[in-house]
Amino acid sequence: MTAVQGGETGKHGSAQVEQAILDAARDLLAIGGPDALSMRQVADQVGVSATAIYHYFDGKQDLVNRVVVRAFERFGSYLRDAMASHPEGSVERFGALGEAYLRFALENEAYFRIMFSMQASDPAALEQLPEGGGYHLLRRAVADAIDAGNVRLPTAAEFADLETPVGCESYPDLVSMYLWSTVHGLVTLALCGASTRCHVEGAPSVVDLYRAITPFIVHGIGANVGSDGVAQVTRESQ
Amino acid sequence: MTAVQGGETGKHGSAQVEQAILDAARDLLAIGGPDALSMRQVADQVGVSATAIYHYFDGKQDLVNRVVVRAFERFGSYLRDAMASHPEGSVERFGALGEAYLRFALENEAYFRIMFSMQASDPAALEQLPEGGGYHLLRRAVADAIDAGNVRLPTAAEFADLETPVGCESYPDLVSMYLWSTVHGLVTLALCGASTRCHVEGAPSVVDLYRAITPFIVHGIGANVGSDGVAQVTRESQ
DNA sequence: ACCGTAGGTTAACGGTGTTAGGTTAACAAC
DNA sequence: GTTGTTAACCTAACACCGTTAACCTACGGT
Repeated sequence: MTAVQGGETGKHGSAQVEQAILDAARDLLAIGGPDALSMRQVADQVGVSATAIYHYFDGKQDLVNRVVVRAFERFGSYLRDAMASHPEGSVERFGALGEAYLRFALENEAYFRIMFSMQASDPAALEQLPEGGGYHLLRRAVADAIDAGNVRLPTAAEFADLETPVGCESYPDLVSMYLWSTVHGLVTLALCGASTRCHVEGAPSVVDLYRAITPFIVHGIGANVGSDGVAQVTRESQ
Repeated sequence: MTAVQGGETGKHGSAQVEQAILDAARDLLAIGGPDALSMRQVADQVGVSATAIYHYFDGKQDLVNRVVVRAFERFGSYLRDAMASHPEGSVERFGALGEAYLRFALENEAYFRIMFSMQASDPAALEQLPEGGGYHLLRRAVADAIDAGNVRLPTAAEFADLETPVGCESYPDLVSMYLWSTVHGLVTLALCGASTRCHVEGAPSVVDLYRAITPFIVHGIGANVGSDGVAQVTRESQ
């Protein structure tokens, strides 16, 4: 029972079966949600017995982890496309990244749910996500915008009264977390049905809601946006 | 199979057993997480057989719903305390509400997970939450702050280019969703381990991170905060 | 005395993840 | 050519799970 853990993936003879299992797991997840993903259902779809899966994966959690890694790869393509469609250092990139985030969540709902489910997913699996799971893309866009002077950060005085004061080198991470939190919160609230408690006239979609909230988000970072009708906003230096 | 649905809760004779079941479910959930909450475990803890639970609840989902309602009541007490500790119309209330939100999530993690899990929880159960699940508290605080002139909303021009333009009467809801999304996103990202990908020096706690991000959030709504060392920020009228 | 019903019980069904142990086919070594 | 090894499966089974069916018991009303 040495458990077939030779390090490299696909080392075992028929990597096709392994891929077929991952495909079946993805399909079941997308169609029926997390509850529909069972070892026996996956096995039935592939055409093997349930225990055969254990020759390729260390159990259901390992299978799910591998599906999550796949999901993050797909997720990354959404974000990269958004990045590529707007110039480096521009604030418009943030909006595009946010909309890509939303679009991925809505078009790949089951993926999104297991990617960011609050279940205690073993950190070991999450740490080796492809390129950090897209966070580095956001951080780069933020750092570029700061370098380009399109983001007016709060003065150091505003951070001075924190118990654990932060230095300027943390600003890109703080801004990234601010932006990430906002869009992530919006979409997770929508996916758990909580945002129905907010009654904006016309009962807008999540994307509409995001666009309506965008001015607040943009103002939060004192963004200096371009000349496409979006308000030009600066912050008083003091 | 009339199924004991006589309308009022607690109509059945021994309401103590019903409460004991809810207590046991809460405890199991808090200790072992969602997976530890099984009908048989609850029954064992109460000292009855598993099927006895079906005399008080319509199934596991109904039991979970009732636990969620209890959790939202507890949640509401956190928020009300935060509201009571700051004057009406003040912007400081937002920060206190946010910190109460965080504190509840961290001190009642299992509760928070099932309250806002992205699983498709039947909307019928969520609609009749106690007082809308706390959203009305946030909305009232926002509306008060707007009335008090402590929130400088974006100009109508900034909302004009939306596909579904919003009117002024939606501003309190928009601001509420903005604030809610930000803090909810931050805590959910923390609870799923995603925020470990953000590297701020000192590896601050979620609360530290929230406080560090607060300036961005506050600036987002052009808040006019008081004289306690927090930066005084206004937005240019144009 | 009778009936209905609240409040349980045990047994069972079909499902789940997982393990144990056996089987087959390929392949390498002597 | 036989042997040994191992990958790649299989079936059977275990211990759970939510849920249902059928049955029992005690009590309150007529």
